[in-house]
Amino acid sequence: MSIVTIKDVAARAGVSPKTVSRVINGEAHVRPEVRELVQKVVAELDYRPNAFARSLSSTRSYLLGLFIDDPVSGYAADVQHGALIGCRERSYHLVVEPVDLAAPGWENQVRGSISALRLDGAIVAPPICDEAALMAVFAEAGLPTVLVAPSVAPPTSGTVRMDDRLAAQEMTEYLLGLGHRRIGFVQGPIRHSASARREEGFRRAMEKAAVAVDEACVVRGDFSSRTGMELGEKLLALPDRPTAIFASNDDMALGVLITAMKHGIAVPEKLSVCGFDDAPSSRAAWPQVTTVRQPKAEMAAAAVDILVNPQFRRKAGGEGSHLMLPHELVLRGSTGPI
Amino acid sequence: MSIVTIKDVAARAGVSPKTVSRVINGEAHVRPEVRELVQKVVAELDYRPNAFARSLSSTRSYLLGLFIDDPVSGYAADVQHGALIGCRERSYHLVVEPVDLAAPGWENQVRGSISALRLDGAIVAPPICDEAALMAVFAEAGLPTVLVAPSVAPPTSGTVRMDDRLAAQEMTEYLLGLGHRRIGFVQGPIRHSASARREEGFRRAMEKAAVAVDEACVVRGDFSSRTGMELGEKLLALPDRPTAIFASNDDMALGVLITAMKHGIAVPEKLSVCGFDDAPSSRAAWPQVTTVRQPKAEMAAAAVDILVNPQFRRKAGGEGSHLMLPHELVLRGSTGPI
DNA sequence: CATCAATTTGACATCGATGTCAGACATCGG
DNA sequence: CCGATGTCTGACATCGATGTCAAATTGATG
Repeated sequence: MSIVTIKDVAARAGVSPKTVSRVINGEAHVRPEVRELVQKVVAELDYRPNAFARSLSSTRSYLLGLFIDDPVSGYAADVQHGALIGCRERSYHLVVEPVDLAAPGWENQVRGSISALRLDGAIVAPPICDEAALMAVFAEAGLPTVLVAPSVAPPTSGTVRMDDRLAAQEMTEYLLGLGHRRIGFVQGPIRHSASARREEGFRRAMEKAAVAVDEACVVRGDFSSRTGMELGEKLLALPDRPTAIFASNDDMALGVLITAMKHGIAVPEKLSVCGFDDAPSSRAAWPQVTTVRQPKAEMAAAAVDILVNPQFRRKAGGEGSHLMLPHELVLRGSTGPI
Repeated sequence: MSIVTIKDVAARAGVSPKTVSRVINGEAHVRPEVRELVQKVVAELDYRPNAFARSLSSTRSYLLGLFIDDPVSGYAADVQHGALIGCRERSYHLVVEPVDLAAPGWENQVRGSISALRLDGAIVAPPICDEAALMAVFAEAGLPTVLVAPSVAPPTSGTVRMDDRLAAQEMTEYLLGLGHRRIGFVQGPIRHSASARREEGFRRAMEKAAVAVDEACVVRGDFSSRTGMELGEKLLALPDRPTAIFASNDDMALGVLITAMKHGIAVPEKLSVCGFDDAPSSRAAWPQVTTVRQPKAEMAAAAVDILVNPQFRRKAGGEGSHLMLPHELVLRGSTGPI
């Protein structure tokens, strides 16, 4: 007999399938000795409930959808990893659904996944978690939704995020603490909502320390290492060049670092460089780049926690659950005292 | 009415549910006009078959499992992306299952996914596709399995891969064609099966061109950019230093490139550098690194194709389907004539 | 000990699709 | 015009679990 069903267990234990079902789902109203017996038989037969039958008859699918834009990015990979771990712990499964907002008919694709798989919830990664049209689809389907690191929190979703502003502020304070006063800042792209918050944190720290920000030292990049190199050239060519450069993400920081090397500017002796995200690129060069660890995996795992929480599920759409996870400065070799 | 079922469609079209089922699944024996009518109604009602009901009654689940070791790596992300696209085209869904071979009980985890979700097939990414114990679990479950870029092809699985040896040979020939004779080679870690094949290709090209390989110019790294930098130092300090360095992967090539910059060795004027994989890191620096594009996404998509192919599925385990996908040299700025 | 409430248990319908099989209908040759 | 063959179509059982509800059992109480 290849596949063990609930009937097999029931027969062997001498009870009804329904009782086995009760034991499996941890419901009340089963005598302790019966419960134990059933559990023993379950273990013996290595019985595993058929997820399909289960979700067909009950209202839950034990399936969460992870909706992402660009599944290839390292960011998405970390988020997914966290979600996967969260699901595993709670015996849920994760279905990854790429969403290409540029493709016509993406809305139907999404609707299709939701209704065909009867998803129990959706985790939405940036940047598409800021897409109103997508949120509308979830809301319309009444699907509990949790956004990871969104820029705004729609009323119909839970959110899990980190404090970009505060983290940038702390990083800046760390640089100031090292004695730096002329600090260059490489902004991220405008459409990325985190960019603004990071810059805000930078400025706030400078202001609090009463250090003037030289606007010539603030330049805008697009999160690519390419612009990091270009803007690095620009900043380092300044007559009174900065002693530290804070880039809004790690790729750009890497670009700055490479440029410094190219010009024989010793890091961190002559120049401190730091980034944001703790992306793989922050470890690609030597010295490795000081950065802010964004708890990507933890955020995703927390999103799973929220989604499987019955209290949250009850309020369709699941407003009201908002979590802010702690970040962490990762101090590495690319920063030092002036 | 929120959820449209097959009965609703049947009622509206004035036929039986079974006929609707036939139309949906593209079965024969339906009069053309009936078929058309049903399709019209399906579209009107925006009907989507419930995947659970479908797989409960039929023997198929329309679900494929992607088994990966480290879901965070860029490699895995590309593979997953390809698999996702392949699934989408064929209205399958993908369930990502991380496998931690270090964790006790991983075998039961895997068995659990297979039997609870009634997976239709497994795609296994490197490096765990070379794990005999894992393969044994799939074989035992009779699950059709396709390995992506394995080092060996077990008799019970299909495989999709690229020709590492040939690609490395072509890259070397390209360098030779540019006039390079002293070519450094950075080997990959021994446990990575592709490493040996890449080195083999390098040596074969050198041999064919009757250029002696200076063993002092052949050094072993571990695929990290860190060792790339260290070994770069070593190679560039050689009395008669190489005019070109071929690293077995892009991270190491990036390390070499950074080291060259640090020493003021112009790339590609004084030194050509190339890597392997077309990883993001190959684009992280400037000039961007010449490399070999490994068709990761295409391999995964091909794996899906094989898995959903009925012919393959019939032979349990699915021996006999082996695909070799074409690679591509990506010529960028880091290589040039001597 | 009878009665009633609370607890435990199982019979049966159900979720939404597909597989099986038999019946209805059309076509064709003799 | 008949029977044989082949093409459509639908009734019904089924997949494997859970929800509902009533029956059986237990325990408490007067």
